[in-house]
Amino acid sequence: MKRKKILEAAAYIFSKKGFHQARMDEIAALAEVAKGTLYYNFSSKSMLFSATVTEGLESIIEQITENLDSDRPFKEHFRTLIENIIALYLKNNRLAKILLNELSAGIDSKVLAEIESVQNRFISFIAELLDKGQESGVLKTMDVRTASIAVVGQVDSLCKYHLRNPGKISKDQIAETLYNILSTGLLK
Amino acid sequence: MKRKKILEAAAYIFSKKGFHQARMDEIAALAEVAKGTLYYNFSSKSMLFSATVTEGLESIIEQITENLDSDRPFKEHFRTLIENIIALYLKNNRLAKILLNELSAGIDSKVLAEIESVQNRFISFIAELLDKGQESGVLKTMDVRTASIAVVGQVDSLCKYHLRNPGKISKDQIAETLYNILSTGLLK
Amino acid sequence: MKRKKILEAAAYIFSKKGFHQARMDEIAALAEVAKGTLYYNFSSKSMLFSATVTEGLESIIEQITENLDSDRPFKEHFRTLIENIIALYLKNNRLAKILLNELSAGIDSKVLAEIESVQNRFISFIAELLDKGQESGVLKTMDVRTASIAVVGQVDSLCKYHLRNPGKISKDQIAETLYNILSTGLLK
Amino acid sequence: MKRKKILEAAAYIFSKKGFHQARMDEIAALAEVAKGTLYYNFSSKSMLFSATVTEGLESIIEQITENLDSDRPFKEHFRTLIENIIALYLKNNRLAKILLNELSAGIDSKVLAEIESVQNRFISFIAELLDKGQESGVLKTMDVRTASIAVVGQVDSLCKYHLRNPGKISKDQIAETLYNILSTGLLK
DNA sequence: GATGAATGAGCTTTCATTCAT
DNA sequence: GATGAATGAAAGCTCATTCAT
Repeated sequence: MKRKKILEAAAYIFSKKGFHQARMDEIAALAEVAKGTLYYNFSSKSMLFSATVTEGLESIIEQITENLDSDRPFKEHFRTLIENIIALYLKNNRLAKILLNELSAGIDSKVLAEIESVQNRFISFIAELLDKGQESGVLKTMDVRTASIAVVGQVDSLCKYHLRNPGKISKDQIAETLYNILSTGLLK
Repeated sequence: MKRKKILEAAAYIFSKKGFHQARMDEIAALAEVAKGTLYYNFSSKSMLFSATVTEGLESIIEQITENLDSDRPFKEHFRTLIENIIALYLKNNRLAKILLNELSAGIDSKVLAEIESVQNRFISFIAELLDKGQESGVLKTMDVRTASIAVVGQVDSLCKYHLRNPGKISKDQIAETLYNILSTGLLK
Repeated sequence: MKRKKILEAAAYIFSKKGFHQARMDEIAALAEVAKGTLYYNFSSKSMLFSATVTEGLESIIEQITENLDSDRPFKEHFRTLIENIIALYLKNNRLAKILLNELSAGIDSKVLAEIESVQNRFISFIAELLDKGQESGVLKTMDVRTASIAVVGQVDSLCKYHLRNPGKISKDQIAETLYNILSTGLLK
Repeated sequence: MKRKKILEAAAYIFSKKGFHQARMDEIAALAEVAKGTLYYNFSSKSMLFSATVTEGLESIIEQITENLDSDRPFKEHFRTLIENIIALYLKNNRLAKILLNELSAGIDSKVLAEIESVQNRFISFIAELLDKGQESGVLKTMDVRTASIAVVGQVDSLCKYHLRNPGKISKDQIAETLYNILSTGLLK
């Protein structure tokens, strides 16, 4: 199906270059489709972007959910959970980059609103996970939403750094640092 | 001096729109200067961007340093430190946004390298602060650099959320969450 | 076909103004085509120039060849040959001007090289004609290539002068002078 | 004197790049003078160009005249004369290039007229030399002006080729070819 | 359904020229 | 006499979008 090929190509290009730097030509070429076909399937660049991001998130959340084994005690799997998030971030880092950073001006306000809502869904997804931890009495009382934002920010900055400076921090170091901070903080 | 006016205008526009969406016309208009004057003072858009970011960071680091009272015991002022960082982030949020997010492709590789180095200076600056805490025996043993990246990521994502959704999280909530996570973590 | 219209317009403008003074706007307007269409068909001004010159030369050489009746004895048609060259130079003077004079700095070195190669093809074409005369025993022994350059130089300067100072030298005077010099020289 | 330094720099730049490609900045820098000083001494780029060309020709004609020993019989020195012209062309090739090729559109019509007049002075200068040969009975009866144009065209094209393809034709070959054609023509 | 030639508004950059000092 | 910061019109080029086929 051409639509699917286009979305795949768009995901690749948008995540590599960001919304404004991505060119429709390039997406068409990568999808092995004529430029007109892009507009036959999506009314504009903005709508293509929107579809790319929205449909991409489904798969990410799906993957994270699959990897979670909610039956075991929360505490026992806290570290595993963190590792999973990191692994999935790195695996989907292109889409993650879009979700977390591409909110610059110049996009249709409609599309911008949609992306914000997608972002919020991701934050909410993490918040739900924290909530379960809280319910099971393992996590402190806190505003899980605010905490989720902090967690996502940490994952993002550490993974970005890892991707940008290959070799300087290992995946394990990221997980270690995240686990330490998130479990017992920095203070002695 | 026109150069200064240009840099101020550039900081405003670049931070609002990002490098690629910023228009030289707009910067010139805001600086109340002819377009040619931009090029008389800076050889290209990339160089103007580079100068904006570099010179902007000086002032940020200066401001943070001024607000720190390194004489008092580290622990006592841990929360104050966090509050200061948040306040200064919010005050300089436009530049902060550039520093943390604008590393997209399509910029001169020279300029890109310079921005990465500026980013690293900021990370190092935070790392030094953490290091002092470690020396004074208040902070756990850890890789301060990796921890700094995590701290910066949290500040960034929380402040961004605060700026984007005015009213949903207060400044105090940000500080509270950050302090909690950073001091004792999420686990009970 | 728009491509053809563009090449015709380009030949006109380039020959009238030279490479650097020719404006893409002007070429587009003359070709009754949008500016973007120029770039859809030719990747840059340089490439358009290159195509104009290269494709123009084909037609010139074709025309000269058609007018030559190689069956008759060389000497008998020496003057006719000269007249033909002059007539064709004047008819195609715009392109001729480019071929002979437009090698100024500031053009892509690739394109510059191509133009030099086109020039050389023209010189070689004349050299072959002289060579036939030599083979038929009518012309002296000489380096035909060097002689061709001299011949082309004479044609160029006389025709240019004729075009610039209409009325001062007639076509016949040009042919007469050229014939005299080329056949028996200036000395008594 | 700044005026003189400017003219020297202008001669160098104009001859290297041609009128349109030469930049006032570059001339000012080479003359070690502020850009404003150019306009203090010459009212515009066109006038500077005009002055450069006009004053440059004086020196060329002077040099050629100095090297001529008009006392000896014309025929005896025909070849020497040719060699002198070639040598001086090559020595002053940058200015020669301007004189012979830089008449493209886009220059003030006033200045353009002046350059044409300078060109004509050069042609006339050669014509006078040929005239002396005619008077001394060595040269055929002909229109010396037309012949001069042909001679200048040959010198120009051969020297240009020599300068562009170093090593392909030697100075001696140029002189040899020119002498052969000009003295007895190409026909046996 | 799909194409790709064509478009034109809008971008960064250049550079001759001016003028306050 | 001399300067150089400032100008702005004009250039080459890009790219999302359209539409006839």
